[in-house]
Amino acid sequence: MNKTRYALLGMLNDAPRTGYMLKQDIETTVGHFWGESYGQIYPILKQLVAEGLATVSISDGKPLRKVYAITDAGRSELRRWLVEPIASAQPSRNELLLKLFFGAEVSKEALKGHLVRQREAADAALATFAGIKDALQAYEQDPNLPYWLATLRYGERVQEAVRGWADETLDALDAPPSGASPRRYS
Amino acid sequence: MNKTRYALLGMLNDAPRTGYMLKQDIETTVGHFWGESYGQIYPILKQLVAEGLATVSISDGKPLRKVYAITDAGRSELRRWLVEPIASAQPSRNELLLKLFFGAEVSKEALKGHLVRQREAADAALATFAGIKDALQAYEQDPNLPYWLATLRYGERVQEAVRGWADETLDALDAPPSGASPRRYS
DNA sequence: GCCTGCATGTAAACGGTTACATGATTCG
DNA sequence: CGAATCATGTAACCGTTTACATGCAGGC
Repeated sequence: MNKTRYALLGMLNDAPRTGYMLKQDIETTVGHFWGESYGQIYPILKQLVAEGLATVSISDGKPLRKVYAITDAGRSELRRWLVEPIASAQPSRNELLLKLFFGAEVSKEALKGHLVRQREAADAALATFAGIKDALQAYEQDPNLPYWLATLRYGERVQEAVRGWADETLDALDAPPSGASPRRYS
Repeated sequence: MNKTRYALLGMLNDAPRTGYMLKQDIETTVGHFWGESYGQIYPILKQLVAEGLATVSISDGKPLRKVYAITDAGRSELRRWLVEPIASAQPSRNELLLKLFFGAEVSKEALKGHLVRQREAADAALATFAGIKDALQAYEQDPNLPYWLATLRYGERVQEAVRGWADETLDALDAPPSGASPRRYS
C-alpha cells in the first residue's frame, strides 16, 4: 500500500544506488510528478533489505556509502505492483481553484495575480520539459525511452491546458461582469 | 498554514451550516479538487469558534444540530488568505505516471489497461462536469457564478488533456517499438 | 580555513484518513 | 420493523515533511 517503496524499487531496478543518489535521481527524472524526502528514503531502504527486496553493500572507502541493489524478489514485487490497477485517486487539493471558487469575496486584481503566477509556473515547467526532451535524445537506444517520453508528454499536455485555462480565465475576469454589457447612453 | 480552515470559512461565508452539511456541500461543489473528512471538520470547527472566526448555535430541536456561522473576524481572515499568493505546490504524486515510467519492466498490455482506465475516468469526470454546468444555469444572477464556472473549466481543460494524452500514448504503445520498423526480408 | 556537496540518519510535528461509537429521524 | 440518512464526535494510525545532528572530501 505504501508507494514510496515502489518508487525506490523502480529506481534500483535501473541501477544500484545510495539513498542520497536515489533522492537526486528521483528529483531529476520523476520530480515533476513524484517526490521523496530523506525521512522516507532511509527508513524504507532499511525495510526493503529486511524484507529481502534489496541488498546493501557498504563501500569500504572512508566516505561511508551504502549502495543498495534490487533482488529478484524485489523485482518481482515491483512487477506485481506495476501491473496492479491504480486505485482511483481521491482528488488532490488545488489551492488555486479553492481561492478562485471563493473569488467573489476579493478583488479581481488579486485573483488575476494568482492566475498570472500560475501561467508563469506553467511556462517555466514547459521550458524545463523542453530541456529534458533534448537531453533524452542521448538515450535513443534505451528501451525505457518511450516510457520516459510518455510521462514528459503528460506534463506538456497538462501544463498547456493549465496555461490555456489561465489565459482564458484572465480574459473572462476582464470581460463585462455578466449578462448584457452596460449600454452607454448615446 | 492549515488550509482546511479556509475551505470551511469559505463555505460558511456563503451560508451558515452544520459540520455534516459542510461535508456534503464540499463534496458536491469543490469535490473534484478538494476534499475534507469529518475527522478534520469537527475539530477545526471547534477551533474556529475558539479563535472567534465562527460562532455556534445549537438548534433547540431534538436532533441536536450545531449550526456554525462565520464572524466578521472570520470573513477578514478568509479575505486575507484569498489574496495571499499561493505557495508553489510541490508536485502531487501521480501513480499512473510512476508506473508508466517503469513501464519497460512489464507487458504493454498491462500498461494499456492503466491507460484505458484513465481515459474512462477522464470521460466520466467530463460527463459529471457537463451535468454540473447544466445545473449551474439556475444561478445566472449569482455573483459567484463566474468563479464557479472558472473552476469547472479548469477541470474540463485538464481532463481533456489527460484523455488526449491517454489516446496518444495508447497509439504509441501499439506503434513499432523504436527506430526503423523491423524490415521483412522480401 | 571555510564553504559546498556528498552522505547517513532520526525525532518531532503535522495533516489527514479510517474506523469506531452513538443516537435520532424518516421513509418504505 | 428495519434500513437509510442525518448528525456529532474521537482515537488510532499512516505517510510525509521538516528540522536537526553528524562527519568527510574537495575546491577556493
